[in-house]
Amino acid sequence: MQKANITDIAEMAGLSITTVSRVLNGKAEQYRIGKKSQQKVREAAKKLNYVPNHFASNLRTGKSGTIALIIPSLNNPFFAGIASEINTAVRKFNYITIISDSDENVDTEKMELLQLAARNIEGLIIVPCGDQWEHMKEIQDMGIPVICIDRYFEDIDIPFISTDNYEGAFNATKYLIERGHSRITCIQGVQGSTPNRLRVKGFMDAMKEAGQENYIITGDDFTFHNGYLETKLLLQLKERPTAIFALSNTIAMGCMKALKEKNLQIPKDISLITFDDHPYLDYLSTPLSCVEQPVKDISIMAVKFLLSLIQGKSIAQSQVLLKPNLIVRDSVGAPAE
Amino acid sequence: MQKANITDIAEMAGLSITTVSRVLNGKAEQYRIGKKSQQKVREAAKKLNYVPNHFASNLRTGKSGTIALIIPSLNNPFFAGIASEINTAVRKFNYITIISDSDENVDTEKMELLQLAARNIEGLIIVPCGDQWEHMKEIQDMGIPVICIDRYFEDIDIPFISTDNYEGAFNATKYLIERGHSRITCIQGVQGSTPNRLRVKGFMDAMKEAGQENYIITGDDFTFHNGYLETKLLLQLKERPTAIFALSNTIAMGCMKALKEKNLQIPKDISLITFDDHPYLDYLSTPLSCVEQPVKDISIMAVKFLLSLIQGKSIAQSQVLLKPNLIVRDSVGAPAE
DNA sequence: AAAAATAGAACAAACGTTTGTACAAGAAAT
DNA sequence: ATTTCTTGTACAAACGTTTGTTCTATTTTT
Repeated sequence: MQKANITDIAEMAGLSITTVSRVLNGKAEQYRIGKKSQQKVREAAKKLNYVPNHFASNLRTGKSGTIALIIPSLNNPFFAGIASEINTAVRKFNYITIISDSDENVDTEKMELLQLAARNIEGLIIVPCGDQWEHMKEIQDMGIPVICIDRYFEDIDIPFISTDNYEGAFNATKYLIERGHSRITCIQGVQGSTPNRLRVKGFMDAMKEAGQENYIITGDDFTFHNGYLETKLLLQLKERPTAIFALSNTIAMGCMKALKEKNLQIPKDISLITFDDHPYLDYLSTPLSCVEQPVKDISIMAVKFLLSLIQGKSIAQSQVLLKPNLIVRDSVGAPAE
Repeated sequence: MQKANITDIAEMAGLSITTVSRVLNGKAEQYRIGKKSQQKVREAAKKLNYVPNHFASNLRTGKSGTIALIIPSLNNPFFAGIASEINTAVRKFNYITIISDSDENVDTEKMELLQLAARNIEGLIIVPCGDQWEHMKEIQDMGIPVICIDRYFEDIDIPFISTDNYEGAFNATKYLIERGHSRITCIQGVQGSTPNRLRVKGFMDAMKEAGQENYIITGDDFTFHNGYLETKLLLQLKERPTAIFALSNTIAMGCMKALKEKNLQIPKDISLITFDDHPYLDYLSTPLSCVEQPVKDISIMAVKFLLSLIQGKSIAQSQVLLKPNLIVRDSVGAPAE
């Protein structure tokens, strides 16, 4: 049984393809198609197992019913979570998502964007992986709405939804200080990225507010490897930090590996707190305290936002920061001395 | 700057759209297009920033350059890993992947398949979430190649690539037995699914071979919740098992939660081994031993396989089982008595 | 010098929709 | 008995490609 098309239905129903199309698109009333005709069309469609050809309709209408999501890595549970949420949210609007991972590589990101553009995506949600935004601006200038989530750019008019990274970092740092820590090291991610800058700023401000100048900021990537290496280096210092603030869960995992190799216990020997939550964190040797980002809210807002833009509505507020949530587990203790 | 089309290029180059199309599709030689003409076309295309309209070409050719991947849940790191691998593998062939998660729900799975069919996917890679296969057979009968990975069906002629679940379970069980365990409980997943059946069989055979009849098989779902509940129940028994074999990483996490709530230590109080590996497993309170599935190999094979089928090549062997790998960490010890 | 072969490029149909507009037939108004 | 509405439906163009076929020069052969 070959795929039936609108013409087959028209023949079976004894009507024109115009009529069929209008009935199937819910424009029957608008074009005053008779009840019996509607009935005939629907029956024929069912009988023929009709599935509309998206390509044809998209070619005609210019609407693809597709949005793209680019994230740095599906293997990172934090982004996988975002992808999952967005996927389901988008589907509710009868759109479909094409997910791409840029592998934390700006060039890959650019290439993928080009490929996606060729597929007539109607909108783009992206967690940019670098500090470049020109290619995203280009897409936007083509009339395709773009929304950044998680990571974003401050001075460009690309809408974004993210966590209030400053507040998250500030609170986490304050929490460390309140538990008595003063020698705290912050292992950061990509320095050019806004979230990283804000997290670092939150960290520094909290330290300064407490009159602590005894801090180190190091690292340069949101990766396992960066966390591992920097921690290794830290542990060489004659005066080790008593606490580490990792600016992502990947970094934190790297830390943990390095700590484990040195047989250091958390929080007995050293305290650790991180950005990003994940179910697994609760089952680690020491359940990890963290700054939880409102992933679900971000995802849902982003989708609603994007679809509004696609429908040509302008949105009231195009730059949104949602409050993070400090989850206290067992990885922060009193400073070891 | 509006999107340029083939006609714009033709005008700029002073040639017909036919010629332009042929040059751009690499059919210049075949149709003996002159070198200068080719040059002109290419220059114009570059100058106009031409991006071909996939819809139009797909409408014409019937080829969408798209394959679909349906997995039970993106939130499960095991499947996220598969998705990531497949995504990148597919991209190398200039195809694109639409990822859907069925949320472990057969009805969702069916609905998504329908939606995807309407998008003219050229092939489907699926980790089926239930024990129904009719909808997949339908797709296949429409001439769209289908490949099951991880989970599959034995008696249907849908090609599959998976782990040798029997061997994996057999070896893991044998490993437990060798460490001295005899009272072992296996917490299984969806009973109707082939991998589950084979894992259970591997478990039972290993037990029988060792002359152990003192085992329990329980559970009915590859979920966190199932693992949690079943473990809770197990711990009520007057004669607790000394080891648990969880048939998925989600189940294992549920186990761990239940064990933790009872303040039981792994492996001191009870041993645990599981199917599926994940980086996090190495950082748990007790690094978890597991049966690692060759995710990358499965993914790459599936993609190559699928693309062969799409190109109309028949494939030599359509049912492949790859060897699993037992990763020994610290979660299995001598039985507590 | 005429015929044949070759190289190079264009015509036009087709893919399956959507949609502005036109048309036909009956009902209502004159 | 005409004209004017209304109701219901169909025509045909358009979306941007691809591709089988045809056409026109130019070159080669006879």
